[in-house]
Amino acid sequence: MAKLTEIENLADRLHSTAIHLLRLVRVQDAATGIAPARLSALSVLVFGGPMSLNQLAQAEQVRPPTMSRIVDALESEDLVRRTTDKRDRRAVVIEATEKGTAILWQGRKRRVKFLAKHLSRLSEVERQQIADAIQAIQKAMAESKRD
Amino acid sequence: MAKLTEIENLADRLHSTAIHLLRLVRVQDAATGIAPARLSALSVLVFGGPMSLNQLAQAEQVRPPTMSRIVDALESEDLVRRTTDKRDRRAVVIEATEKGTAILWQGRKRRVKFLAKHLSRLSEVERQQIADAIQAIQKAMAESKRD
DNA sequence: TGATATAGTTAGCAAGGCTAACCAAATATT
DNA sequence: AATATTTGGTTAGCCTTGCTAACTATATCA
Repeated sequence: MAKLTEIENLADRLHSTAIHLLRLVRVQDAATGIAPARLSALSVLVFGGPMSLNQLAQAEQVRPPTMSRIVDALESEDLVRRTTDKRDRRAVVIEATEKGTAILWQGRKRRVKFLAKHLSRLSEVERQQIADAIQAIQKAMAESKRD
Repeated sequence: MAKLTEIENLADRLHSTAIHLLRLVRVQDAATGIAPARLSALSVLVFGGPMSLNQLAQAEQVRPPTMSRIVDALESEDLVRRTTDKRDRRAVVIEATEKGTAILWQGRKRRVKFLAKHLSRLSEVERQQIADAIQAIQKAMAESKRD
């Protein structure tokens, strides 16, 4: 057994907790009827507004061919719309449709309510601990660009 | 825009933070050369000890056929070993090989060190906030079985 | 003994990741 | 102006990982 420092131990528990949290919540997203990668891309479009395929691929940390296919699927279900950019006719502008926006909000609401139900069992103090930790974690991750 | 309560807002930020954290760390795991589902299953075997295929599938929240194939892949790379259970000859016992154990530890070490490097930039107080939050989150999730 | 339940595997499908190779439009070079 | 290069996106084809349905082999129960 390798010995871990205090901080490494914290890192390990943090990682494991994040995995379990997402695993728990993922079930809710399945109820939207939209596969995870598609749901996630749609979410970027709804909250980030219309954008090009490359931008969307970058936002999702995925290669363009992968995103192209995801957009194909979303488009065929009428959840997003592709139009060619007027200023650069190579580029496409992808935007969420009304239907896509509505479905995404429903799903998000379900997921958030589910998680909130769990959090509501905690004390005010515990929730504050989580809020503080979120701040700290984001701060720690923000400095990752330099590595 | 739908209005969110305080707690729903916290839930939303927690979810988003977990996603970003795992996305950041995932890159490290790729360096092991083992695909994610395989790495995760191997991890269960290394830390949980030998177990049956059904147990392993349950631990990973995956159906038996899915796990059967993952074990095939791990076995063909000599990372795990399948033996038939003496007491129940239908069942198999799956265990990590020496090689599998070693590789897993290397990868875990890399991942944990990477995360720890980020956490080390925080103050002692901030790390304590994270530690407290982990406790609280696990408590909140533990009560999920009843739903 | 015969019926049923359980452990795992095989087959075949869909989603989502990748690289390589390509087309078309825009931009740069000469 | 003509040509070369770069850029945005798609297509083709591969791998991994999820699923269900259908199967085999062993255990268990009536």
